[in-house]
Amino acid sequence: MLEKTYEPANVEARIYEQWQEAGAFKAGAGAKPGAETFSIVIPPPNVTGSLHIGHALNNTIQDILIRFERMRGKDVLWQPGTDHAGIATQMIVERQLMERQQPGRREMGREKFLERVWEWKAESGGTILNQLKRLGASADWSRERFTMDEGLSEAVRKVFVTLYEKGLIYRAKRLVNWHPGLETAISDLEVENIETNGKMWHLRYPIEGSTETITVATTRPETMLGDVAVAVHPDDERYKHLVGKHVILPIVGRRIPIIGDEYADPELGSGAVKITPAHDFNDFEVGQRHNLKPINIFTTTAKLNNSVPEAYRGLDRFEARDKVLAELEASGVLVWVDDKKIMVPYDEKSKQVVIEPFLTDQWFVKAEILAAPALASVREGRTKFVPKQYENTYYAWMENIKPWCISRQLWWGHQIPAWYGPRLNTDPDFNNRDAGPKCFVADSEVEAIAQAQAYYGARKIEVYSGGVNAPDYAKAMLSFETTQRDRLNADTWNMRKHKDPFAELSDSKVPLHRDEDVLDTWFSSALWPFSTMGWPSQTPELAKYYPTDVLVTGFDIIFFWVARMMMMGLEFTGTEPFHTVYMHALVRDEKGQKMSKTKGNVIDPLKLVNEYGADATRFTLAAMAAQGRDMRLAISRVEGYRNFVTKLWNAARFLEMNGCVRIEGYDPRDNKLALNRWIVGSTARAAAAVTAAISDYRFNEAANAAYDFVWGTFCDWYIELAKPVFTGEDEAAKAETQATAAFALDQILKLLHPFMPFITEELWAETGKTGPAREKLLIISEWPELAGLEDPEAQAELDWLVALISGIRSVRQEMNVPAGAKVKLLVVGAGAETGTRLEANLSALTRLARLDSVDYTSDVPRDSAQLILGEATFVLPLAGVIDLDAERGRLKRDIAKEQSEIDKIDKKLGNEQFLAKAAEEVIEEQRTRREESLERLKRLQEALSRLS
RNA sequence: GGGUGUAUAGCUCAGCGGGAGAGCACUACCUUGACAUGGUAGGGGUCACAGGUUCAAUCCCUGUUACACCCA
Repeated sequence: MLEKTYEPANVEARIYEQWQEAGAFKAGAGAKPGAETFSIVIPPPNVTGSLHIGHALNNTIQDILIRFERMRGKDVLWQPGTDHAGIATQMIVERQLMERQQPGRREMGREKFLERVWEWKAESGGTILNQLKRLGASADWSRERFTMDEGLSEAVRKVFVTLYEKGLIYRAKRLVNWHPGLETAISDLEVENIETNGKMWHLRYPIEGSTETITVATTRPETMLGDVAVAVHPDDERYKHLVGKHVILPIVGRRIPIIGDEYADPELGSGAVKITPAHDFNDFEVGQRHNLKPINIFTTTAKLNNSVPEAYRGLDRFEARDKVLAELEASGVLVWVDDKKIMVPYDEKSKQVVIEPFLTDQWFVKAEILAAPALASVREGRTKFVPKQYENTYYAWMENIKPWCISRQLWWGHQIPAWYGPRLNTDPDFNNRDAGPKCFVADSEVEAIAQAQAYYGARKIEVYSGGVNAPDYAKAMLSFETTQRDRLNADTWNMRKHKDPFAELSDSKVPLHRDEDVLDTWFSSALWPFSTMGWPSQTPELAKYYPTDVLVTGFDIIFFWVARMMMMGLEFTGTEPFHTVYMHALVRDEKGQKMSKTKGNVIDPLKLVNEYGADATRFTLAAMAAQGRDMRLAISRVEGYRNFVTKLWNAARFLEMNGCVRIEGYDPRDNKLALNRWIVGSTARAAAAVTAAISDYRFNEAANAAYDFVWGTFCDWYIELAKPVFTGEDEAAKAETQATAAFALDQILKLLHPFMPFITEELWAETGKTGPAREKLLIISEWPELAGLEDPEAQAELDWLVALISGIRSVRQEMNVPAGAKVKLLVVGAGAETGTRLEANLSALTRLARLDSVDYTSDVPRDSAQLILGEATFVLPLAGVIDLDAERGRLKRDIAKEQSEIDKIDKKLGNEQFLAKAAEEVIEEQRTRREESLERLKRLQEALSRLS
């Protein structure tokens, strides 16, 4: 016999093990022959991360879809894996080194450091996937992938090389968002602009050869050390005469021009702006238009470099600000200060570090070209977003997409497959200062050397793996220079010019070094739907499961990830990677705040699983997953669904105790009893509702439909009504009810399985111990197909019975009849149908309404409570118990209610417009309702008159 | 500044052009042979505000307010 309560902790691990042993998660498990496929790729979590509530929601939804489609007989693949998460992972390991007071990554060197990261990955990489297993995720773990696996890395290199060859990836010196803490470039998306209380400082610059001054306003006074111009609007009458003159930059003493440029807004501040092209995105463009050379005043850690006066060198940017202001104030340059709300760019992860626009060489993707087909896909409906409103978000971003900076000055990630060498003096770009070194982009070093060989002719080539900092590299470079009249002009090159004759070349080796940088993590994530299936090889999995069906994700990574998968998928496979993008809500805390580690308001899903079980946790998330709305997670909901799990358990326990065993060859169509015909029909309706809702990604409706049916119908009414049958004498009725109950429970287990996989599988096994042997585990059994089993006649009868019992109970409570007391029931004015129904359901009625007799009468005793149902009046003679005033009050209240209902309907039916314009069935419905109300009103008035 | 979303019971949230719902909380009663993680009955809402469309608006439209988020 089943235990009294279900203990998830004792069951979940065992069940999960069973599924795995049975190979139930494997791609194609349980599929019907020739079935259509259904595939989902997991949004790969950070390999060293741990499960948060968003993951729990995300994966619960995927698992619901996967289990549902698997049971529907499709050939299902849920592709799992993890992401190397470049910045996050590298930061964790660096922090570890610091905490343990071990040498930092630069002291360790790249190779040693990467070893450490791999060690850390090996150590903690399984954590999050194990946590997903605790939740019940039925992914095909045998196909687990990692973005830095050899196969996926090959895909990354292939994509990089191909895009480079097509001119869609390029290297350029541009202003990028620079993280001075991590000393790397980051993408626009990784910057969060936060409104801050700042100041606007007004600086008065002296004009050369004049007593005039020009006042500029700035929120970042320290950058004035890098000013190269002052701009005014060309049409600004105040300043027209100054354009072409020069300003002597205070502190620095540099002579800089006053230029006319429309960027200067006459309405804003003084109308004149300082131009610092190396440290402001707008200024950079102004600088380019006017051919001004940017002056970079910062180091990679945002300290002042050697381009500023000596007193400022080595200062942090914020220290420098104070010092600059002090000096400007002392010299009278600082005129006044305003308070101003300003947008400060912060690192979007930590929100601690101020991001600096910084001029560096980086790799970029021409996203604007890749975006065009990806936009068309959504516009033309080949990929749909659910909810649809996210399509607008997608359009807005994609239409204004900027070049994607993909290089990161990190070590953990896919190293960029580009090798650099010196330019030959025969190279057309030999004298182009901006061209940088000669670049060879290739799948492998061997291939890069082959390309280099073609370029350098017969000269020997040597690759230096430590990049420009390798010990022998500078020497080799110098040696090459001595044999080649060369000019190596990139800033990082930093090599001396040498003018030796070209003839001696044959003896020296050409030094090559590989790009030290790695790719943005999202570059490899963008390939995930096809790289995990073996691309660029044309594997059978790729042919079968790609494109995938649904992508389930949060809207916060629609740009980071979804858009980029669309672009890469279309570019490299010619097809959309998925036809539907389901965007689930953000899980917030009870105050509606976004959960984050730094805020410390995180709800740990594993704690929920431990305390309430995986099934309750999953069911809660599903039940709250309404489309287009964030969810505030309340623990009380989890508790409620834990109770639901217990309820289901006990229902099964009750059936077990009452011999409800599945019968070989049972056909629900043969049922005689209305009770059984009704529950089968209700099950069919519930199954249809759940199926429709999941198919439509309305997970909350699916969960609620199942919940209402199981608790509100099956447990509250079917089981209660079946009790008298089980204890009764009618063996045939008992047998039919037992078989039907077992059948209905089977359907319930199936319907609930996608939401609550553990308890349903456990009960499937328990109920499989009697009756015909189970052929397979529930996870791979067939989804209910019960269309056509609905039974309106039985439905009407049971609706009537339920109303009668509820009515009697209500009267009893209101009249304060003790719960244990049994009362007589008299029936007045019953027609034939009521008679038949009463006859058929006598024992159930007697038991559930706690009656001791049911009799027909025409004489209603005084001191009775009366209940109207259909044409009949049901009378409870309660002499001595009843409070007549209370009963009269009750009837009057009901009469008033009916009267107001009738009045409302009469108003409508009396309205010619309504009769003319409303739909026929609406009018008919109003008439019917009026009839019914009138009938009830009449009976109620009769009932009232009997009391006076 | 531009955009999107939300506003329904004390709380967390569904729903919907024609009769206001769930869970939790609350009140009363009930150790009824599955379940007190339960049962029965109940109280509780001008469906944010103001206009409009409609025979009919909590629902559609417009505006306002508040909150949340996205983009600049």
